[in-house]
Amino acid sequence: MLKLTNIDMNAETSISTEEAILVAARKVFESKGFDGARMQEISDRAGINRALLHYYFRTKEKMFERIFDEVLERFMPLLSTWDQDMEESWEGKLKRFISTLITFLKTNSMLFLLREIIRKPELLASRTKKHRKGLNKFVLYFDRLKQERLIRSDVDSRYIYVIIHSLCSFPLMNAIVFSYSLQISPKEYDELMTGYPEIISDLLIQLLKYRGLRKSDIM
Amino acid sequence: MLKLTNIDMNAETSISTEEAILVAARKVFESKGFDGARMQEISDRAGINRALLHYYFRTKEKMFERIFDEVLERFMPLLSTWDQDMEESWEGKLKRFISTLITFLKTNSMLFLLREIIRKPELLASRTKKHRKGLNKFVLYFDRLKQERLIRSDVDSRYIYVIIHSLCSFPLMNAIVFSYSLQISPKEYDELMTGYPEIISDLLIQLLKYRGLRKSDIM
DNA sequence: TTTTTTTTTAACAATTCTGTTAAATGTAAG
DNA sequence: CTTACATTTAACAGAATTGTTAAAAAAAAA
Repeated sequence: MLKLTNIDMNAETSISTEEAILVAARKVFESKGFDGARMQEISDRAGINRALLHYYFRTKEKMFERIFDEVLERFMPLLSTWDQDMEESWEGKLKRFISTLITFLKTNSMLFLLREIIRKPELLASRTKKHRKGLNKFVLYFDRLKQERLIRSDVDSRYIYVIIHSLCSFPLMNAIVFSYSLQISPKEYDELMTGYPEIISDLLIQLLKYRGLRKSDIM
Repeated sequence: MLKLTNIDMNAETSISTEEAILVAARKVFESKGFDGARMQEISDRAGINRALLHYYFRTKEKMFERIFDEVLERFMPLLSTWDQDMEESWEGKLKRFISTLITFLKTNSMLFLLREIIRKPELLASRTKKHRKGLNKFVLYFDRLKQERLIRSDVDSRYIYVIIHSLCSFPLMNAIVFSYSLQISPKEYDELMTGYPEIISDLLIQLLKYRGLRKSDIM
């Protein structure tokens, strides 16, 4: 299974061909989407030829689903890991959580998921069960909304989770638009975002303290 | 240019063929993306045949760019209209603004823009100039970030704009994932979201009041 | 009615892309 | 060395898709 080609002769850094393909495929699928992705581009990127793609993964479809699963499996835990590590202070927890979330979001993975689910909703349906617990965080949010039509003084800790996601995700997604249109290079953009997690954390901590929430409310 | 076909015989509601095509095209492009969209599907949806698409818009590319422009033109003003109507109370303004933004975001338009810009960044480059003012709101935000690495007490009014966008956009985008995976129908989802704008508004108003901002800070 | 414009029909060329195959070559391991 | 597996090469079939065209039909305008 190991590979010693012209691409990478160093024993330490050499990876299996399958892995090389998956890395290339993910990159291409994330930027072009399933429909825009070309098997040729993937094989080029992986440093192999097109026939070998079909040797490993019979079809484009199968290869795509493998990628989709991997991305989903990386994302879903972010919906439920909140509940662990009960001893930590909530301020510290918040910061760590935001940092993890942003690390994930820095790739195009989130957009990739959204795009492909719109294209083919069945992709999710079959993979939902095991993540129901995490998803319920968002259902709770919607249920409250429905039942009580919360007003001012009622915006409660259940929303904190959604608010955190919002504050982390949107600026990163939008950066695509703004960096392209304002000609900010990816490297430059990365610099700009260095301090962002702290800023979000601090803003939320302020907000939570102001609202007099107890530790048990948000953990 | 007017059309009286089997699709719609009522004089009042009849629209031009070109419009019918554009409506259909937008729907298809927004859900499938440029690469996934099929001319056949668009013509079916518009209630005409495929040859007529090319009669009106020579190529798929040209048709797509027309749609892209329209969506972008609907989105960009949302980045700059904030500055108008100086007499209104800022609470009222905030509410109206959020409501407008959410109305736009309820379609897949935002996701459409992100997806297509990733696919082909040049789409934006040529259309950026006239919207520079609006975009600068976000640049300001990034510049501050870069220069000062703001901490706790420094999260200031410049971020408010980004925060509003975040809170409005993300839950709507994510609803795609959650509604699909939890089998909530679009209709049902719409109900759930009824009270959301007010909730966001009130949360922000609370936050702003707490932080002792003056009207001039956020307008 | 006559003319012009819009729309349909049907067929087709050109291209692109996926998936397959067969034969050759290279590589690892017994 | 020999065998088994991994990889390349090159070619091809089949399908899907875009864009074109010519001729007929329908609708609108004159």
